[in-house]
Amino acid sequence: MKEKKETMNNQEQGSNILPKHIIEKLFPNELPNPEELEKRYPPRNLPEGAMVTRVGPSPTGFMHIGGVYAALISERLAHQSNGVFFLRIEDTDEIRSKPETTEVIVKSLDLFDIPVDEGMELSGEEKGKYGPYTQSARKEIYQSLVKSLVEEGLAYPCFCSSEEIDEITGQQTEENDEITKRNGEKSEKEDPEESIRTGYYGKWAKWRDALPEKIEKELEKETPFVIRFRSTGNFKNKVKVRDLLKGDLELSENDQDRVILKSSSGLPTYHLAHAVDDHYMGTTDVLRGDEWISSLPLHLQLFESLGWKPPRYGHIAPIQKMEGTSKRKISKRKDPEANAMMYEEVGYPSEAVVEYLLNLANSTFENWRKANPGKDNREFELTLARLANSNGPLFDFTKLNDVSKEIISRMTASEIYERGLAWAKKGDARLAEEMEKHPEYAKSVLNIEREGEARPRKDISKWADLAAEIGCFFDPIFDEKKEETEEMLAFVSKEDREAAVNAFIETYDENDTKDEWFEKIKDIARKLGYAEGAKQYKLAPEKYKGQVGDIAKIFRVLLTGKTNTPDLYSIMQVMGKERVQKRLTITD
RNA sequence: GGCCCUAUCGUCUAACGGCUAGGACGUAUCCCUUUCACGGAUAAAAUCAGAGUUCGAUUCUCUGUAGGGUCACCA
Repeated sequence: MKEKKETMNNQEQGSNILPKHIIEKLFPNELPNPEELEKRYPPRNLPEGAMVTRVGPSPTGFMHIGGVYAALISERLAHQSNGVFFLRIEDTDEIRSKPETTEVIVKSLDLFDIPVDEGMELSGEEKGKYGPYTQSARKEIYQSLVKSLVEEGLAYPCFCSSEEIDEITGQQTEENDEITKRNGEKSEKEDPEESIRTGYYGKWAKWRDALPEKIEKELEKETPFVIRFRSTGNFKNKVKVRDLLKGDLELSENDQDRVILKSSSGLPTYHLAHAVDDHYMGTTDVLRGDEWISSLPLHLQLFESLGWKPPRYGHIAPIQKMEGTSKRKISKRKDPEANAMMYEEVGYPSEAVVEYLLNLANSTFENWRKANPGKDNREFELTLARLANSNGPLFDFTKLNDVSKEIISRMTASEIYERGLAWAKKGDARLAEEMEKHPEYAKSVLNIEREGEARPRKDISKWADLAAEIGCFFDPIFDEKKEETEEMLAFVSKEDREAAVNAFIETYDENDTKDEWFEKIKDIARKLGYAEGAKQYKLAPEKYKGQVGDIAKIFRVLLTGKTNTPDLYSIMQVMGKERVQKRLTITD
């Protein structure tokens, strides 16, 4: 609490200070003193330029994808600079917080591979020297600082009930309506009257200058009270702040006497908790959603009143989505994609989501990725300068799918098997069962046109796609949808179809090379009056019933129940002769 | 409504005040091909509007317009 600025003259300040016995009644519990706290949380010993960043989600059910985005950015910036990234659970809202959902937050960070240096771990234990990292466990710390603010006349108790606050707001609105009306009647030459803002400030702040006796009376009645910050700001004055992302900002000073300590729980509001925690925890850079910009003046005031140097701030534009014709922030209540865990549920590999988010943060990421296909995305250097250009991007699933396809296409068949199976166990029990029963077969299926291929297939964007891609290889799943094949085969006559199948079965040899195999197909095509290539057919379509592709399609549909599949030859190789024969003949 | 932020193809974005405004996703067409993908090629597609500064403005300034944020004992 050194270097406090003397913003008021002595006389004024004198009248603001409450008698000691009242302050003791306000804070009856024993509290640590600020000097002790400074010693308990010494400055961090870090190299020059190291950033200490944090993420502070509240445990209210699930982790928001925007929270993951901010966490990812914060974590990368900290670790790129040899700094520290920590997790703080912001559970000061006793009504909405559900302590058990802290686990969801920890799991979400873990899922997206965002390592936390300090704070809650998967085990449920906290690590780090600047804890506790859960705000509800730091109650005394906040109270201690609020108490010292009161001692210095920088904060005061307020006994207004919420009804009284509503009343004040109502009155302000009413008066303001009248002003608007009067202004409307004025000619253009006359100066309009100033409008009245709602809120607890200036003359509306009932308890700001209450006499000690009055306060004592309420205390005797045990009326619930909050502690409010005594703002010395003037709304007409501007504060200049340099934001890491938005650049120079000019904001009106805060003149509201905001609540810093709540009545029922004795816990602080976000504003106070932010200042206290980020001071003691040594945060150097606060990266948070840009919805906080408007409370920045308050936060700066708080830091000043506490005699502390504020951190640097970077306000991140939120990820948005389109609703009808308007953009809006992705909402926890309305949008399933807000839930960070949803991406795992539908089977996006977590690194796909991470890379998608990295690309939103720094659009140069995709160029880097293209130039460094195999590298770990941690080697990409995230910059604030690039992030500053991002302005509330719309979440684009199509793009996410593309990023994800690319990533999955680089995986080995075994990796896809392992991860796909892990997903299927929760998301597609039938597929999981088959995959587990036939692991080697499943892997060979997944390996079609994959490993060793210069350009592996890119047909899986999420594990939920797996069923459609490989389900048909497993007999029980295939058998279920066999009826649909008739329709797909309508393009060819029954006679040709039977002739083709019979001819094929007669000559099929598993040991044929692809060329040999294809020669036989062409042969069948020719004998049935089909062109042996698409080109010949195109040149003189009237001479043929169709082309070799049509013959292949017969087999394709009979074997897989689908018209679009990977290479037919490979499919047959993987399925094995017995299964091929069975599926081709059994149709009648 | 007050205050604040923002504005380039449908989407994400690139462009010391200076080449024909570039790339990616998506879309369309073509090539490759036993289907579908993959890959390759091509195309359509944008500087919100109006003033000003300037030899020259997507870039700087102003005004308007539009979108977003915020105005809690929620974070």
